[in-house]
Amino acid sequence: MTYRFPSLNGLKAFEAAARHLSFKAAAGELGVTPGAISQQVKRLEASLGIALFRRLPQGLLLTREGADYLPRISRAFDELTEATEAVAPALNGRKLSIGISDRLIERLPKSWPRHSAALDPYIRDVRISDDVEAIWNNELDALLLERETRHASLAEQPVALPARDATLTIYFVTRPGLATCRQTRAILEELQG
Amino acid sequence: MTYRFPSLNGLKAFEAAARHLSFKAAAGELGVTPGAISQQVKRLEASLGIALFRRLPQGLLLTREGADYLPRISRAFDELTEATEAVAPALNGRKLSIGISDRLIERLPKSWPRHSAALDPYIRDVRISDDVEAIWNNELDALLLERETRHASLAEQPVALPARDATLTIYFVTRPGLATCRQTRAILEELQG
DNA sequence: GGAAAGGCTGAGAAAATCTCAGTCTGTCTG
DNA sequence: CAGACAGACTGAGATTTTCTCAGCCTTTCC
Repeated sequence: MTYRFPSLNGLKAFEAAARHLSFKAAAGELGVTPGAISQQVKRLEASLGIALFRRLPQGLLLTREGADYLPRISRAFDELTEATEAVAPALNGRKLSIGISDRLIERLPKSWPRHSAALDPYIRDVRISDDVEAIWNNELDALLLERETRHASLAEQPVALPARDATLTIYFVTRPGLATCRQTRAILEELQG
Repeated sequence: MTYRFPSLNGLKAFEAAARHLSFKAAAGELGVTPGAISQQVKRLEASLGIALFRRLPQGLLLTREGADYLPRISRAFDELTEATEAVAPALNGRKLSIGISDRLIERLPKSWPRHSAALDPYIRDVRISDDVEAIWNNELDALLLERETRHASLAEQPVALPARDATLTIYFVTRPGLATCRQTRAILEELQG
C-alpha cells in the first residue's frame, strides 16, 4: 500500500492557481514569485502528461482535466488542513501574546489592536517588540513586523493593510504550529478588514 | 481561502513510518535512507509542536496525537492518489512497451515476462533495451534495469525479486505520469509474485 | 503608438532534502 | 557477560529542488 502522486508542491501551486485563475494571484497567496508558480505548474503538467490550464491572452482557463482534478485536490487539502488543526496546537482557546515593532505601531490604523472587541477572545496582550528570539522562548506567540525575517523555521504570513499612508504590507510571524490556528486566522482576518 | 498545513514531504514520511511503525521500512518504501525519514519526522513534529511517535527500544509507537492524525492524512493521500489516477494518463487500457536490459533478462525467472498470462492485457511487447532515451521518444513506456538511472525526471521503482541467484533488486523506470497507472501496478505486482 | 498586465524562460542563488559515516541503546546469542 | 546486531539519531557536506531576478513576448487598452 504505497501512495503515489505528483510533487505535492506542484499540487499546491496548481490548486492556488486554479482557484484564482491567475498565476500572479496564486504567487501572492503562496508568497512566491509568479515565475515559481509557472515552473511548478509546468512540472506538474509534465509529470502527469496532461495540460491542466489553457493559457489564453485574456487569462487562464482550466482544461477539462484540470477542472476534474481541482475539486478533488481541494478536498484532499481540506482534509489535511482540518486534520492538522485538530491535532496540532494544544492551544485551542489559549490567548496569544503579540509583539509589534515600534515603527510599525505608528503606522497601523488607530483602531488596532487595542480597541478591537472582536479580537478580545484571541489576544492576551500586545507588546512593543521585534525580537524574534522571544518567539522561541515562548515569551511571545507572534510578531507583527514590517519586514520579512526569512527565518526558515518560522511561519511568516504577509498581510496587506490599508494604513495611514497608502497600503502597507506587514508580516505576521509565528512558529509554524501556530500559523493555522483559530486565533491566528481571527487576527489576520481582523487586520485585513 | 488559503490552505495551510505542514511540509508535505514531512507528511509523506510520517504516513509511511506510521504505517510500518519503522523508520527503516518507511525509508525503503520511499527510496531514501532512514536518516532522511528521521529528519523529516522530527521536523514535522517540531512544526506541529507535538510528538507523533514514541521511540521505544523495542520500536516505534504512535502517540495519541499521531494515532489521531494518521487516518486523516491517509484519507487525504488516498484522495490525491485516486484523483491523480483518474485524470492522469490518457492511457487507460493502453498496452505498454517494455524494455529489459540484456544482462537482466538472463537473470529473471523464466516465467517472466513472455509467458505470464496475467500480464497479457497490459503488455504489448518486450524488447531488449537499456536506452533511457527511448522513454522520452515514446518508443518505450518502461525499462527494467539492474541499476538506478537516478535521472531526476524519470520515476524509478525498485522491485525485489526472487531470481536464480538469491534476491535481485531491479528498477522499473518510467515517465512519472506512468508510475501509478493500472498497467504499471499490475506489472510490478506480477514481478514481485 | 505606447504603456500596462500577465505569463514565460534561463541563469544563478538559496533553501530544502538527502547521504554518509559514526554513535548510542537495547536485544539477542552463545 | 562479551560480542554481534538492529534501528534510530546526528552533524557535515553534497545534491537536488525550488525560488528569484531580469528580461522577453503577446495581448489589451488608451
